[in-house]
Amino acid sequence: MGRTPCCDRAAVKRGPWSPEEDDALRTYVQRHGSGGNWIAMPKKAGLKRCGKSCRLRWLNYLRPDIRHGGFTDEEDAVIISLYSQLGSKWSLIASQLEGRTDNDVKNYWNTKLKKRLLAAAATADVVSTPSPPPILRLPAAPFLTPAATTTAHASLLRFPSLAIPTVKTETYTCDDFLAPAVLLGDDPFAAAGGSADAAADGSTSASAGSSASNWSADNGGEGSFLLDFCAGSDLGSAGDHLQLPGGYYYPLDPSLSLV
DNA sequence: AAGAATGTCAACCGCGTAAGA
DNA sequence: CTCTTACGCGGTTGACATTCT
Repeated sequence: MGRTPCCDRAAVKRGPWSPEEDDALRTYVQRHGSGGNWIAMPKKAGLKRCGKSCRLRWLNYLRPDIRHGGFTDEEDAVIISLYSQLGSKWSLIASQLEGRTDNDVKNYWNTKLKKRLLAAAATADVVSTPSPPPILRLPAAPFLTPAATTTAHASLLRFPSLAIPTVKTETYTCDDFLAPAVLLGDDPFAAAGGSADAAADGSTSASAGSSASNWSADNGGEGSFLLDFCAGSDLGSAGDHLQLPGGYYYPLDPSLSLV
């Protein structure tokens, strides 16, 4: 037994909107607003559309303050940074970017930004070790403290105070972390010498145990950091971020944090 | 030039939840 | 308090465009 549909699918038009429909919706909303009831609105506007469809069309396409495409480097950096902290909270991320919709940001991330990061990650060095898993070189994070990152956000975001969620967990992978690259400007990964965030194959993992002191790192040189999850010098940890020489990495999955 | 593969993005689906009856 | 309704969100789909072979 499925969920009751929000409208009679046989009675409503689906698929792409015609210019006439756009006009009807735009005119109605600009004159009357949605009336606080999207379900009833299509009928009032003379549209044979589901209310949900009307709402989506208005919010994602017809709204006058919408901007499509042409994401700037600054916006890229904000999206990357916020995704690293919030995960796929697209509406939240979009709310930080003037004129962007959650759908737009989501599509942009899934079709372009993510691929760009993964492609960059593929160029990252993978160093074999006698005993697997292999050790991945993470890119250098900008030399930013969390405080500096917050300051950076303040200059770019509409609502700068965003809490970084923290949930204790014991196992991490390279994929779980992303540097807060918000201040790099041109190319968020330029400072990584062409490499990008953690590799995406998920093959490298580490058990953090009960203390961040189990984490270790070596400086891989040339703008990269070699994370050695097995042994080595201790890392610093401030609960919500992993401190490496030269930068701070935040959990990519917001459900994770350092213990 | 044509077909296949891949990329892009608008639109849909269904779940979670807030609000009101 | 419970139930119903509508909204908002994130994930997914599918049509169209573009690039590749």
